[in-house]
Amino acid sequence: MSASGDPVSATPPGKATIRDVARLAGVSHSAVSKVIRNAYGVSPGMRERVTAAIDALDYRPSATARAMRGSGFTIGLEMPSDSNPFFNVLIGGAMAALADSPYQLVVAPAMSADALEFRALEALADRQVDGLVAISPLVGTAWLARLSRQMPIVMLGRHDESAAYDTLASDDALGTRLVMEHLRDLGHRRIAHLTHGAAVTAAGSLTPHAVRYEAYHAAMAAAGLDRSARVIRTGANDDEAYATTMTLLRDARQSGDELPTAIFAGNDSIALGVQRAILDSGLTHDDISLASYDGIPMTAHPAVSLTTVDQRGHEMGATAVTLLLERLAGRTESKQLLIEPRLRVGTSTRPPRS
Amino acid sequence: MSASGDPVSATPPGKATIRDVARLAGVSHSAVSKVIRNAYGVSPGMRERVTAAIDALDYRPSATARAMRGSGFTIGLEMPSDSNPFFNVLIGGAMAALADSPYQLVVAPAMSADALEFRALEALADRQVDGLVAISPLVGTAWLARLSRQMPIVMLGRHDESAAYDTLASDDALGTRLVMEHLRDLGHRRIAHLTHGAAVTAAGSLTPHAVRYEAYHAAMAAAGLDRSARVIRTGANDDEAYATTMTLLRDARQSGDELPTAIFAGNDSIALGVQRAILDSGLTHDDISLASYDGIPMTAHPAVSLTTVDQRGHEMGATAVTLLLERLAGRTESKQLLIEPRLRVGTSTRPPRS
DNA sequence: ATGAAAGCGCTAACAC
DNA sequence: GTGTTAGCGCTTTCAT
Repeated sequence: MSASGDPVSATPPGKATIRDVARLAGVSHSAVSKVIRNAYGVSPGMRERVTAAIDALDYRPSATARAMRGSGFTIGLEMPSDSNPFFNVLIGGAMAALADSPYQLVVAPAMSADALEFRALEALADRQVDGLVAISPLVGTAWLARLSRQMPIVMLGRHDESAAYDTLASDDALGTRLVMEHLRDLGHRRIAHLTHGAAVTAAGSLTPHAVRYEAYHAAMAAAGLDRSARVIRTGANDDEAYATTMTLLRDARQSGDELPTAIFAGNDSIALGVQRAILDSGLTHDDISLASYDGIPMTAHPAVSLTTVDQRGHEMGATAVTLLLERLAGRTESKQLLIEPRLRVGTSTRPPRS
Repeated sequence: MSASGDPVSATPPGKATIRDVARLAGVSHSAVSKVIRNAYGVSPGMRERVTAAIDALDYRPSATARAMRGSGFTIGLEMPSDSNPFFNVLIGGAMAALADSPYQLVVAPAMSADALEFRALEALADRQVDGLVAISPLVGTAWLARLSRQMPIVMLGRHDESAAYDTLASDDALGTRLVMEHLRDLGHRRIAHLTHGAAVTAAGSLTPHAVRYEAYHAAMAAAGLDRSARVIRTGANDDEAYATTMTLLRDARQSGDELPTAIFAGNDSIALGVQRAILDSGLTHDDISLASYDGIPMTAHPAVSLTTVDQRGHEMGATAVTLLLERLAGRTESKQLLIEPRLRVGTSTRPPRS
């Protein structure tokens, strides 16, 4: 009939408090607390009456109140809000790992401006989450170390090492080597690297893009191609990558300069912008090969078919959560994990012309 | 040098409480409370000393504690976690609308199983968010009405009308009419509709997919094509749409039955799966035209170029938040808004063969 | 204008 | 095994 039915059978969260339950069950409110926490010292009889009262009243403990004293069973995930599909993959992995736990995942999207990067992290901390998974390449280690005194933290995509928090990253050096060798094997020599702004790739900053940047140079050097190395900077999303590439192509046309025969893009999001620009310019990957990093689902689309390094985001998200659960269960020494990436070859990389 | 620097200038949330601030400023803690709330009754002198103490201690009020008594300045956004990129667009809009407000957005991804759809909603309610924006087509209106007694709610993509909560949706009937007329004008007669399972399109359920489903039939009827109407069901993501389409194509090949000349997919995510299947089968859009709904960024990629109905997700996300802020500011009558969609024609729709 | 006191819904000692 | 009690860090009357 109309939508006023109740397709999903459940009752909405009520206003009942722990005391209401206690009253109905004829016990003290701390007894109820013990029951909902599965704490030690409750007789089967009491547990039963309390349980009955709980669902008679549709009682749900306030996560807010619990968080103030003990745990609110909440895990916070902070990530850029720039809609890079890779983050969706991460979320999927995190959700999967959390499915059978009592914890709830809440995601705080961060505005991408550098100075604002830590706001979402603070917001999550203010909300007393039990633990934090975060992607904040630019936030300082000292700041994180201090935050980690309040709650366990797992940082994604950082290659730094801290006793205070865990890190989990793709082996970006290896991944980059895989693409670069692939391009070299195809015969490319003028391989450009299109990446983010200098802030993100600063030497020693140990962000994924910084590591890829250095590995790119190392690979060029190893192949004796130092002289052909060329780094092009662009913004954070595919639209900016599109614009940057358009400019690159136009400039080359006007000046007659040689274009690179291959571009290694810092990530898939950038690469999709580059691909759009290449196609919109009437060129194909016979003119310019394109490879990148991440392995988002879209790269496997036959019309896109991007050669990319799959950094296995699903596993990464799941592992991050697992690390956090370990911490929550008592682990105190920090861990640094590296996930081995895999090259996935598509039709966007081909032998160079001539 | 090393990553231990502090590129982002800020101090991590400290452990200081409102009492610490009060002590340092030599005032009562309730005075501090008044200052941080901009409440009435604080002398300039006191405000100044308190403010000084606040940033001397790096004090940040606990959102958790605030939520228990007043407002925690948190807005909850519940959405499916099936990684449909359209939801990223929505988040972007919501973030933009919230940028200059004191509210923080937290997203709770919901597991897609029908019976689990309301879990994320409950989780957010348990966390005492100030208001809720949600995409839960299947949750009953009665359930929502009850939840709305605890906090204001804005439901996205629902065409039902409730005095309890606001609704905001694309004009799905209009959007569907736009695509169907486009296909008809191209000369198509055998137009199939590929959509979700029957639960989501049940008559009168007033979900976006139900409305599109009915508008599809209405359009076919209006064009005198009732006999050619054909609805194909598939799962929630592009992989399932891919598999469904592959089966469709194989069956047609084996049985010799006629394929539709055009497919109207329930959303872009489904459509991308269909497109993959078409291309992987060695067919093109000259064989089967393809149109869909949503207008996610990827559809504009030249190698994809999907004809789709742009439902303006960014505006939708922003408007949803605005509605919520209005509620938070005191509005009590409910509102129902419809956003006018726009057809965006790509190369995936062409005249039929023959 | 300021502060004392009550209490939000819980958890966790600690009594009994 | 069960209940009493004391907070967690705030907001919010209500005296002063």
